[in-house]
Amino acid sequence: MDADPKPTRRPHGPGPTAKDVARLAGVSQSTVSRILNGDRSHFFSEKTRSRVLRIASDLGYSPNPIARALRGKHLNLIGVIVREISDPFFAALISEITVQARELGFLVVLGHAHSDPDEALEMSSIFDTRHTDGAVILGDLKNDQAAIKKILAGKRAVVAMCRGVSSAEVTTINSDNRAGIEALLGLLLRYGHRRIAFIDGGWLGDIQERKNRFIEVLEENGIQLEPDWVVTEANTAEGGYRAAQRLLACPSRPTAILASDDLMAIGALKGLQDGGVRVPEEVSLAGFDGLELTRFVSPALTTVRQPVEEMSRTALQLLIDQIEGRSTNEHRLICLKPELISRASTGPSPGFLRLQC
Amino acid sequence: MDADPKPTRRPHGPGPTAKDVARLAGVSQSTVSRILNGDRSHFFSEKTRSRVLRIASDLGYSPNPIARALRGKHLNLIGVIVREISDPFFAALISEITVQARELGFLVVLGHAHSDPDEALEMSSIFDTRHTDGAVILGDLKNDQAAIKKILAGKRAVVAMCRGVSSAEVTTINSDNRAGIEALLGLLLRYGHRRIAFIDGGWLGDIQERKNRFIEVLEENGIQLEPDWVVTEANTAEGGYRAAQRLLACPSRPTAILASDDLMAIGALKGLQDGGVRVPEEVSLAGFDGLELTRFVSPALTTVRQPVEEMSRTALQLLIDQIEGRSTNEHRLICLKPELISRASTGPSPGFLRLQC
DNA sequence: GTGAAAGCGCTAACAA
DNA sequence: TTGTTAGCGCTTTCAC
Repeated sequence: MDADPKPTRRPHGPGPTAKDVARLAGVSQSTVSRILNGDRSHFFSEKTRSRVLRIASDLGYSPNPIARALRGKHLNLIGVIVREISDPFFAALISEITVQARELGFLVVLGHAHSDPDEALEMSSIFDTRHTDGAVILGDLKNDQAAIKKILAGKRAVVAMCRGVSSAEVTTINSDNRAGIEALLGLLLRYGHRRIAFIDGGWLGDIQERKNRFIEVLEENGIQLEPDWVVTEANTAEGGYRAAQRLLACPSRPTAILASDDLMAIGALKGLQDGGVRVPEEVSLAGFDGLELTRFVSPALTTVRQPVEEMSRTALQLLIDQIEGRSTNEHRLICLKPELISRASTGPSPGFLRLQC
Repeated sequence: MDADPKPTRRPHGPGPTAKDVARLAGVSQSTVSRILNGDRSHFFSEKTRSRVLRIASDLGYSPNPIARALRGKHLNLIGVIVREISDPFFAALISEITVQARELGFLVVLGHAHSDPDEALEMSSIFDTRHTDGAVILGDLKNDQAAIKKILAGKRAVVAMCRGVSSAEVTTINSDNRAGIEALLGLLLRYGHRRIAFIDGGWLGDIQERKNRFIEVLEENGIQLEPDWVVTEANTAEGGYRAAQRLLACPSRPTAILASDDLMAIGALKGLQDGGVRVPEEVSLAGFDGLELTRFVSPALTTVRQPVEEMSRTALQLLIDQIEGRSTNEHRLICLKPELISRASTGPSPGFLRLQC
């Protein structure tokens, strides 16, 4: 028991309560509550109304959200379990979600899963039923269906984001990873590339989705997949760097590299440059996500921008629908179109211009 | 009034309550509470104890944190108001704080201030006294002493981080910005640079601190400050880019540029390169913060690494001390030593090697 | 138009 | 060793 040294009369600080307002205004607590909540089913004399309002504001009174939540109202707290906050894409997404949530009157509780399903699970149990009104799962948890199921169990409202299509258990908002890859590969193909490598961050759902679509599109274009040219490393700049090194060590090199995300692409760019390879003259390189940062490496990275604002808006909308009991029970899978951003890191395949002339 | 369609018996979902456990175990609610809380001042027969424990676990019971908080216990919630989550340095810091807080049994509520003191203020009033046990203010709020004062008012426990020394109102944990600048400038001076520019992100406290120390150190070394070479832009990569452009437009150019943070340095690097300037052969460039990313631009950036783990640990320690009433009332100002990381973006000043030979 | 009172789920002082 | 009871601050039925 962590007994406080001085057990204050008011456990939660010196804030005025509805009772204080009531006493000073010479009305009952219920009147205060009703007036401050703008209860439309009751009417009050303008006199009481304004007095209560004035006294409340003089006192700096605001209802204790905890008591309110206990009473059955929403806490207006959304829990966001994020796979990895240090990933700039997630940072941007969180940023957007936080802002939008606040506009909708919700506070965001952030939980950092560190890519670890156990940690996410633990986090989730803290965010448990009664602590938050709903949860957003950002990124996936090693795609462990069991973990997801446990997390879902007992939650009133959940949406997931950026997990690929694999998760049918829960309403999910993704960017359209397949379309993104198609756009990127389309660009590379138009530049005459046929020897295209893919570097990816491993088990993550959306990453897998991108990789799968990459392989499909190559096939659809009658391009033989070179197994050595699909390399998996951690989805970090460091991972991208190592992936590039591995590609450079191949006996036969690709003329273009598609990275499963921008961070890896940034690392790969460095890896290529350290290996003495000129981008895009010798090797074209593209990423995925649309990080601001991709504009500031040299050469600027071609990428695909995930529609972060729209994704956030949709996710919150759907989540709040659930929280407020307005949603149907079916799990929806929403894919929002990303936008191709073609920049200096991609160019014609080395033999391509010659052929054209 | 947002009346729920079906006013369920249990406002907060189907979770079992202490009452349920008590009924099933045939004991009173207080017994349940005491046993589950490991109350040492009461003793129970092993029989009751184990039965209560078993039933509780069978039911999957866990105490409703909201009710508990209402009763006066801590909510174990820490509010973090962060100036800008999209800043990778803050992302890293938040990441660290979140992890450490969780280890200490605290959940983190994140509030995004978007560099705007008003927004921070609003955020803070949501994180109000009774909603969180304490708050961490990450980065500063336009150094608006009035805003800070308002935010502080009514908060039980607050620490601030990364605000420079300017804020005496509150216990603050910084990296030692002065020492960092000294290390960086020391390096540049040893490389023979005398024509050194500073680009900075404006009004932020820690940025100001770095800038001021920069100016002082130049003076201490008998170097005349060139006013054109101190340029202020937004503290983003974009801002750094523009700052570099402005420097390149100067009639007389510096041989080294110190950026107030890594993000600006990354932007500046791009700006220099776009301007046809070779780094570090023509101009040396260094940043501040120690972002992972600085390893992956070309050339890798010289920087100073803020001791993120230690800063987080200290801040949480001090905050929790306050929360648990263990702290003295004085406001402390703690500066933790950063670490110089010398990399390829800094080199000898253009004339320097010749002179040496 | 307004008030009294019950109760959300929990803890702790007081009783037994 | 265990139970009874009184709130924490709020909302909401029911009564006037």
